Amino acid sequence: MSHFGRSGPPDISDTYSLLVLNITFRTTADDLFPLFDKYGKVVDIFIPKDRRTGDSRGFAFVRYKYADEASKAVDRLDGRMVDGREITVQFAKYGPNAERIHKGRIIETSPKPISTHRSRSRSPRKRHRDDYRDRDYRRRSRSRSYDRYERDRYRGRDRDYRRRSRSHSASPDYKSRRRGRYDDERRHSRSPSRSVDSRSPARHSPSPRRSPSPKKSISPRRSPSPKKSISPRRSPSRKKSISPRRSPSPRKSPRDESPDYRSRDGRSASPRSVSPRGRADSSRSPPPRNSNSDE
DNA sequence: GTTGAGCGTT
Repeated sequence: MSHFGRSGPPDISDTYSLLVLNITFRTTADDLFPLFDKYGKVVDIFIPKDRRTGDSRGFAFVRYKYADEASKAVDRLDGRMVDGREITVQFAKYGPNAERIHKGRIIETSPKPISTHRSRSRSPRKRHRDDYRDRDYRRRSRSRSYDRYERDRYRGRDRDYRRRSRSHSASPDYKSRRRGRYDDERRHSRSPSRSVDSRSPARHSPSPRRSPSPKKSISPRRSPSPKKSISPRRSPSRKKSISPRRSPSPRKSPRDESPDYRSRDGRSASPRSVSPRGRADSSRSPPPRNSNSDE
């Protein structure tokens, strides 16, 4: 009975699924079983695993036989330290018992519903269960499993995923990604400019706006003190190649510079992103004039 | 050796 990962779900006639979050990536069902089984009859424990690596995704589903036991487990195990990690136990949204749960609260067979007066101290980041009723919390769930999975498989094959992407408008969620490690991953596969398609000729010139030598920008009449070095970016009008709003330190890569570095500079805090309104590419993306039909 | 903020399989 220690092995839960058998073929498919067991007899799920009257089971209540609990979602266990924040578990370590190495926590297995066998590790959770004794914990949850203490508070009730655990029917099954399922831990979704990554399709690629096969590792656990960091959450598990525990099926209880009775709702009251499940409720008790939620109340008792939620916020409990497991494997050095504070797990989060709550009722799952989907499952055979989903219809019996009303907004995260059990309607029947529940002597003491998940009252909100759980005096158990837990992490502050813990969100209220009531958030589920709105389902609006998904606004942040841009990718929970298939997103990164599909993207990964595409990455491994080819960049063709962009080609098919034009069939329908680009995914709005794709550009708003701000994950930590994922950001790093996609940055490699993602081109700096999406217009760098085969349609455009070799555009990657050796940086025409690349500022020559800062010393060259010295203006004879501008510098009263020849012994004093002139600030490179202080060039008045001599340098037309450089962009005035460009980063002050062209030698440093934008991603290499630390956030505090910009802060130190002063007013560089303003993001050099596109338009503040969102993605009005009108400034850099002129309307299709004549040719360049995407068909 | 690792991330994380997350709802599921035969």
